[in-house]
Amino acid sequence: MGRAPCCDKTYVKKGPWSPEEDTKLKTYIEKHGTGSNWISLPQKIGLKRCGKSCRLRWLNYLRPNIKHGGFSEEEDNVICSLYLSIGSRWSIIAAQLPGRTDNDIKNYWNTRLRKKLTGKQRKDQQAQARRVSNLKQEIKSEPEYFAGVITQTSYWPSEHNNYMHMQVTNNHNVSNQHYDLNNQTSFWNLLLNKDTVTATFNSQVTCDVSLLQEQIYPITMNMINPINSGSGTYLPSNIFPGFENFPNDLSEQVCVNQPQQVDGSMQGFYGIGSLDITINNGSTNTTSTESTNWEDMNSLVYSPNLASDYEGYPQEIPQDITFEESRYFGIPMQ
DNA sequence: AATCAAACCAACCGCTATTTC
DNA sequence: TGAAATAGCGGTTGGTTTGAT
Repeated sequence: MGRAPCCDKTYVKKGPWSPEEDTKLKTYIEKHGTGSNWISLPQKIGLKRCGKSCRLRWLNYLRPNIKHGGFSEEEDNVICSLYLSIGSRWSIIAAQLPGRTDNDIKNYWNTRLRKKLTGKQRKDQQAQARRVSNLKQEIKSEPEYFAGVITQTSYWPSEHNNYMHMQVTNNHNVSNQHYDLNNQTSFWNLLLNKDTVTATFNSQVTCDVSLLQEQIYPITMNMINPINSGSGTYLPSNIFPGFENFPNDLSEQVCVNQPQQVDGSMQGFYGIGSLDITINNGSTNTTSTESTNWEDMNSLVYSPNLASDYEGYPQEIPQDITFEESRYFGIPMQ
């Protein structure tokens, strides 16, 4: 048997409140207070309303200092950041915005703010896709112009070609470096090569790898939990969980700074801070900076596999691990 | 001007938490 | 101590308004 209803639904009025009802309720509460009993209140003032309905009307509409509509930019920011950190806890969010009710904020979020943000994200992604497409087209149509000093591979990653070739400028010395993105250790080395300040893809598309390193390195370090057992120290079999599509994703990210939604734990890799891409197009340089957008923040907040909650399958650490590798893996050398 | 769809928002519903007896 | 009453919360509904065709 369920709970008894708070009032007899047959005799209560439903639907919008009339000005007369509002006046009755407001006048009574301002004079006597609610008496901490909403259920008996409508009877006292002769309203054919459910006590719950009276409470809601008072809290959301009639009580003093209630603001309606006209949310400021600052309020938008508060709502967004709190939603990202605590989710749809509307009453808590409302507590941070004097004069706003949870209902109002909930409606505002569901009808406008969410669309505003996702619309902006969609626009950003479309613009980014256009830039990628244009650049690819440009490379296709003028291959000789884009032909650079490094010629081993195509410029854009494919299923069969997940290498990153870089021309690295370091203290005026130019060297070519090659990273196999299918190989986790190789990728790891890319992240850890602190000498690599800028990398040039085919001498035309330059990106600041140091930013990538700064942003990804601390996260990946947290994700790797060497397992100590009686028989030795083990690494999870996959140091980058959910890594299956990563080489392609990363290459795209590095080349064009395209924040992407990928499965599970890889979400945390994208859109952290900003990454500058400089496209040197003959006489002009075009630099674009992408900052963290809302969806990326969201994926960061809820990223399920960051750090401690990742459980991988153990894999024995190779015996011939170098000192540098051991440092990267956080394993003390015997 | 009429129609339709989308957007908006007040109010409702059902559930859980807290208080009271 | 436990059941009932009440408060509070978040999701959903449905009526109204607005904008596009």
